Amino acid sequence: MVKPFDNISEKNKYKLFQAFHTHIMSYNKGEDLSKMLMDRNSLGIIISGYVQIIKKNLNGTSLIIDELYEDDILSIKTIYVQDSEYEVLVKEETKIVFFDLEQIQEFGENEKGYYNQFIKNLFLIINDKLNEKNERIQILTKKTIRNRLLEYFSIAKTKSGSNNIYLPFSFMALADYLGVDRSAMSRELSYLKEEGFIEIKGKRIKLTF
Amino acid sequence: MVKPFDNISEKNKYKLFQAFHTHIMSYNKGEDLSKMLMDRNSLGIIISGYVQIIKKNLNGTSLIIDELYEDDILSIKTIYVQDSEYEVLVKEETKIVFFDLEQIQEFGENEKGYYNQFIKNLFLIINDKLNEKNERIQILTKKTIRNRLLEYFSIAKTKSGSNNIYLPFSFMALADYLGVDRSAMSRELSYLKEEGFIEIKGKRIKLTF
DNA sequence: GGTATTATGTTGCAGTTGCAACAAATATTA
DNA sequence: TAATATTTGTTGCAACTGCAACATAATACC
Repeated sequence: MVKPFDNISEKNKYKLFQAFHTHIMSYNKGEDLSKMLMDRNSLGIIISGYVQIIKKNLNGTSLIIDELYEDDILSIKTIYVQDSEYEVLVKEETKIVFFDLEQIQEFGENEKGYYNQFIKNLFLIINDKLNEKNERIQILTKKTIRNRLLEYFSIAKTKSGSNNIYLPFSFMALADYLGVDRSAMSRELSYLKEEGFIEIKGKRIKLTF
Repeated sequence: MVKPFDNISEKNKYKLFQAFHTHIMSYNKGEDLSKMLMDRNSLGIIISGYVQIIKKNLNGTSLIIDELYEDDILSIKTIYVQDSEYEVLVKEETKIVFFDLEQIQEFGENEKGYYNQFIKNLFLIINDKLNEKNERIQILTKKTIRNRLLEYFSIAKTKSGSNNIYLPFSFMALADYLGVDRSAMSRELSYLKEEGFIEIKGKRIKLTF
């Protein structure tokens, strides 16, 4: 498996740190980094230490989703599902170096600025794709059709910043996206309408919760 | 939404094409690109045309998952689930430029080779993450616990190249990964054992199918 | 406008699953 | 090693969901 500094000498590694104006941060055992990571918009690489990604279940139990060590990448917005159910727990004192990928533009020769721009664009695009995947996983791990719908709705609500959301595809496609049977989803939507949670007009859905 | 050539002039865009030793390919209406894309290991960007990603369901129906136009990225290994259920259908004559990201290393000044190496490493890592996400989505969209298990097993089988697979985590964690109730999964595993599909010894599972 | 096609809504029913509660096995710790 | 905690296995049951079949609505096509 590839690691971030593969084939890069120690000396050049520190040149990279400088070029990207990185920040190195230390965290103590027991700290929860999830909130900090949600706010940052940069790529964190663990230099030393040990961190666990923990999912907290409803019934109070919790489960270790992933364990991160030196050279692992840490970026809550891209790699893990963005959710308060997740905790990023420092198990041993951990140092993390944060790269601001905006700095890519500043790097390299001026006459090749377009190259850096291209790389930066690609990172942004791939980052968006990762976010989309995480959102879908977030939805697909809900156990009932109702909960998948509600999760889908709240994500859409957050994105649009409004209680009125517009389906970007057909209800057939929505059922497929949610990984459920279309007719069963249709039934569940009827219940949600009856119970006053939503109003549907064509592809326009009004959330009343 | 960011596009690959944002903030890059036409002139520099073609310089990029040269620097990366890109290939431009044309495809005709009606062609299915899925097999071609599975084989390639490069990043394709649509220059012109129109392509649909279609999922073929068991009952013969099919569903448009995504529609791609100019400046959209096309790389079956990273962006879409790697599965024969998917078809990449050319709807109008389409030109695609393929970037071999290996060429990143060759680019830029020699004394900054470490920079290019770093960028390349990051791309590889993010690409792996995307693949992991796609695999999980592939599993989570199966509708029964049995089918999720079997999907998980066959992916593991393909990866290890063996019928003997070793669970990298607990059965609790597996249930969580598959998005199902642990006890219900345990029940389903018992049935699979009874029916002779698998043998389990600790975290070691032998597939007999 | 009329017709064919596709999408959406509805419902019965059987099969699957989540949940809860508990037993047994395994791992961890003192 | 004993004691404790955690994981795994089992089962009844109620709830949920997929499936099929069909009615209705919306859309596309000629």
